[in-house]
Amino acid sequence: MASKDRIQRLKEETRINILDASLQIVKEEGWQALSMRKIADVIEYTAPIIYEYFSNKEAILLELTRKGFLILARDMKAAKEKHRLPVKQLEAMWLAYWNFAFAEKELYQVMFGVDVNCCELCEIMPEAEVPSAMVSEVILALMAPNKPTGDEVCVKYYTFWSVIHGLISINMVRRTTSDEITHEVLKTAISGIIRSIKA
Amino acid sequence: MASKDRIQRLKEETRINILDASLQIVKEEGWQALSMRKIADVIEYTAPIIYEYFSNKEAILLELTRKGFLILARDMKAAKEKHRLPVKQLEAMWLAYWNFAFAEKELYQVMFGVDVNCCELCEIMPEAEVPSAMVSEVILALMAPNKPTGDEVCVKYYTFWSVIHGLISINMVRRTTSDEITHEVLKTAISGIIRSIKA
DNA sequence: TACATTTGCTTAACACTGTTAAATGATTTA
DNA sequence: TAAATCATTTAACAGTGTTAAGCAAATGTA
Repeated sequence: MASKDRIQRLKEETRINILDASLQIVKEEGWQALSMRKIADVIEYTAPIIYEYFSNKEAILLELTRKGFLILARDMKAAKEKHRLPVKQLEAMWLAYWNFAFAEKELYQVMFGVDVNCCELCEIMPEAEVPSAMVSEVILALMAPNKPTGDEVCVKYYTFWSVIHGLISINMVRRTTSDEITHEVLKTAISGIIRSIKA
Repeated sequence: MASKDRIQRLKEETRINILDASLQIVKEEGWQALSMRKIADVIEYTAPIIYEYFSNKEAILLELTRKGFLILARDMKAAKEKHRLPVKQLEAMWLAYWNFAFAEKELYQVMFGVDVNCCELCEIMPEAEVPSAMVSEVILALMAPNKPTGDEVCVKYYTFWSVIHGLISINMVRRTTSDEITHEVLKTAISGIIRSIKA
């Protein structure tokens, strides 16, 4: 019976509706304001039916986290493919990371930090490893002449991530710093780390 | 009447008790678990009396934030005074910052990030500016020969803060990275930025 | 001392939150 | 047509921050 398929499709649709509604609420009112009943209001159901699609609120946030990592990975991949030199690739990828963080501010917040998304994230969500793997690959290519160990690549990766994530965090909670200064920090930081990688 | 004074002292004591109880709960069960009724339980009162000491829950968190900044400022000051060369002072101060973040993990979390402690923090809490002012001062001393503008000092300060705050954030949500790698990142990052300052 | 007033604190309540179980009503199956 | 399944809602529980009302003891006043 084809009606089974139709119902299946409808189910998938409301699943997506739940995620869309959640993101919409968060964009309008912030993470604090997200509640099951509000989501239900937007999708024009009552709260309990949400539990037929997600086991709990956390699962919704987790799904949005996954969505975020997929977009981030796509953006960084596109940025990488625009260049051939590893140096340029690295630059472009981190700029894409930066742009993603502010273009999808709400997703970035749930991906890193809103609440301590506790530790085992990479284990339960392989998508979360894609961006870091992609960057590490380029770093490795750049360091190849030096025959670096895995740990050495890791150090460089974390240095990159730290400075950029730190800069993003600071800019998200403090809107006080001027954009020029921020961009100056971003540019000098990236090129500084790249210099240290090549050395 | 001296009894007035005694009562005043008792009042101050329970105020401190509230803050201590809050921090204790947070240390044992995390920020999510902190509730007014739990605080009341610990101080052996009922929830409503807390509102005679703090206008709301947010105010308690804000007071803990202030406490955090005071400790941080003290630690960084002590670290600075252990050295005379600006380079060594900078190193020591950021190391003190790092150590504070993990020694007072819960305070650090409420100071930066747990929930978006929104923007106007420096305006309503002058203490929050002390550490940054202290560091900027040393950066300025270090750059003095170059006659830097305020913005140039600011760029260096934010670069420092970003990489270290980023590194801390990452280490708080991901306990996966090894301590050796983390410390390697920390050391190379600090000395790298200092090099870029002197250049 | 007797009454009035203030103080310290608690109980009760409101409007929320996430979540689960029971009830309802429509749709499909036999 | 009767039975069974499904989708959905209502009701409820335990928890949250917060406020208002009440009570009982301490204090001030006559």
